[in-house]
Amino acid sequence: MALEAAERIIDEQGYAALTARKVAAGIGYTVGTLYLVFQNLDDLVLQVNGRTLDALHARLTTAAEDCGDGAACVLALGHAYLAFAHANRNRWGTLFEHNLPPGREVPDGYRAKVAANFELVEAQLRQAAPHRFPDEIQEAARALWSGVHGVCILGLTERLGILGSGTLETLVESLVGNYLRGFCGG
Amino acid sequence: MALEAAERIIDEQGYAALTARKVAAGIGYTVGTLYLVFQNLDDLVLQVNGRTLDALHARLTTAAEDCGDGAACVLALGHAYLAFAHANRNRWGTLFEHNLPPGREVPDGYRAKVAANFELVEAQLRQAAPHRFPDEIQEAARALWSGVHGVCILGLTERLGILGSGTLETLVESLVGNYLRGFCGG
DNA sequence: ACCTGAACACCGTTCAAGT
DNA sequence: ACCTGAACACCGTTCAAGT
Repeated sequence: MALEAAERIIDEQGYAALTARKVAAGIGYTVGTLYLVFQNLDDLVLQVNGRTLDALHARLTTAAEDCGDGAACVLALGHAYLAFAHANRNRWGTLFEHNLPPGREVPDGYRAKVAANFELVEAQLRQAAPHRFPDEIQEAARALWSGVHGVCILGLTERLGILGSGTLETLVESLVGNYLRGFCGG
Repeated sequence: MALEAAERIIDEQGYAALTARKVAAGIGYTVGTLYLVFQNLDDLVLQVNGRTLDALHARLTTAAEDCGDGAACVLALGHAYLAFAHANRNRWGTLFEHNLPPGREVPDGYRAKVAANFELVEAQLRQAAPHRFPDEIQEAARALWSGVHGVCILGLTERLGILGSGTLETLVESLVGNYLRGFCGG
């Protein structure tokens, strides 16, 4: 499968090194053949990213089991996201390094996968703050997701002047912990 | 100046469209000439990004004047960052879309510019939470900066299913407000 | 029906040669 | 001293031609 060859290249060399010719060589074919299966490279990457989102969803789902009360589960989701990003550095990075060309829209199936991941956070937030209205829950999920994502992206691309990922764990805890203290208490 | 030509291309067409030949044409020279002035394209982009960081620092500095107490100033910084990213969409995006090739290290001057921006947040946090230790201040600055950055990046690349930037403003408020309630109160 | 291989219009980078 | 222009080894994408 071409997608697996692409994932191997991404894992080993990063998204920037992904090339139609390399993918073709990885499955023992010629470049032209790729274009019989995929519209273009963007299409291929979109499918790789879809698989990454599925894998993330699976990891987050197991992280949300047996984690105690709602607040602890939200924190567990944050840690799980960081762990996933760290363990699958390049594949996770591809989710954000790949930009669609100006005209193209994100396909609906892709949107749905993103929404499914969001939903996991919202479900735990409802438990953590049962007195909040649905739109407040949605806003908090977006804020927390963005915040944890920001820690991952700045941390893993070494833009915080932080080395290991141990300190990133404490940053996630700080962010989620203080936010929830404000959100659940307020 | 080649840097200005590069910035014009980035502003108009985005970082992905930046090309050595386009920059050269923009200043009325041939490709080869660029390589007499810059080591390579990465070097050029790094210098563009340095200028962007300077411009951001200037905007954040003015935002931190006349903003009331510390907590209000931290929020003002968050809003200013979002406003800068929104107003200079492509130039800000280049800060993060540009990845150094595997071997290269970020130059010290660049690191210093990043640190200067961080320092602005830490200064306001010290005012907002005078009872906190320096390493707690530093951690909070990193968490908040990452969080606000996450809102910007997910919001401006349309990965939150949010349209205008009005809603992003409220997300920044939610993130900073709730975090500070936890951080200053705790 | 499936795949190739060469072509096209691009890249970043280098460097002899021109003025 | 400064710049050019052609070259090299790559890109993504297309498509006649082969089997």
